[in-house]
Amino acid sequence: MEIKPTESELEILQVLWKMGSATVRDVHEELLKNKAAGYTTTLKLMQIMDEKGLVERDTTSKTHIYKALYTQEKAQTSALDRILSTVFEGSTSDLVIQALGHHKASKHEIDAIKKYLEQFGGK
Amino acid sequence: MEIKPTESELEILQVLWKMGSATVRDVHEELLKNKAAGYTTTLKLMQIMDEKGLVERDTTSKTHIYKALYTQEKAQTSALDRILSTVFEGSTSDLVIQALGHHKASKHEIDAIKKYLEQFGGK
DNA sequence: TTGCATTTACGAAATTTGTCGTAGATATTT
DNA sequence: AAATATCTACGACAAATTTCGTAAATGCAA
Repeated sequence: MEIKPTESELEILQVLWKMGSATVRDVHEELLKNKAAGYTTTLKLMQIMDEKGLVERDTTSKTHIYKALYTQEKAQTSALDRILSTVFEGSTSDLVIQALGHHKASKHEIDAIKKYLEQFGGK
Repeated sequence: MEIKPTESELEILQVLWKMGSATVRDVHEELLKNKAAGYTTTLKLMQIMDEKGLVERDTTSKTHIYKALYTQEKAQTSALDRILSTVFEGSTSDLVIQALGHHKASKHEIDAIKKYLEQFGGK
């Protein structure tokens, strides 16, 4: 079963990933930094995310505490899978080279990648 | 101005990228291989894409000929930008390493990447 | 030329996603 | 305790996207 967070849901997940666990209020305040939105909008979205299983919540107190169930790594893998098949024709090397070319990586990042490659690619 | 193809539009673009130029019928037949859809649905989508400037069409004959204006490379850059900021916190190296880890690249692909890295990263 | 098939144009319904208002419950303050 | 504030639940609206039916135009075949 392929669960795919919508754009708004992804914004909320980003906050949860950063904060670990948070209330609707916490998430909402964070979202406000980027764009206007009503409190109940955020609430409703998070309730739906709970139904979908993207998050879980502790409802023992009046103010519920949310945590992400859909992990950042899952989102990364899923996002890569998707763009790999939709715009890169399945070519990982094309993707990697594009990423390195258009988004200048720092020397430090490049070294990290080289190191990674040697470790398992073994010239 | 940020033009972002919808999911359905992206499916159509994929066909156009592959075929170069194509009629609505061509595209539709191709889409049918993956999922059911009505002919006029595809037609309507492609008309909208024309209005948006995602494609252009030659209307001299009765049967119009479509070409993609939104290039595959543009889609690649845009897709990378998006997931980089939404799920990779801007870290290109994380993205690259994830890509190499989860989607086993062939030896050939790995060599291509190594070559690319040396060329501009200079050991 | 008459009829049949294909295509475009266009309006409208259906779906999905995001937005918000209101009501009721629970907590906090005075 | 009363007033005030905060929170959840929920229904309904709005906007964006997708789907399709119908009509008119064009081309092809009998």
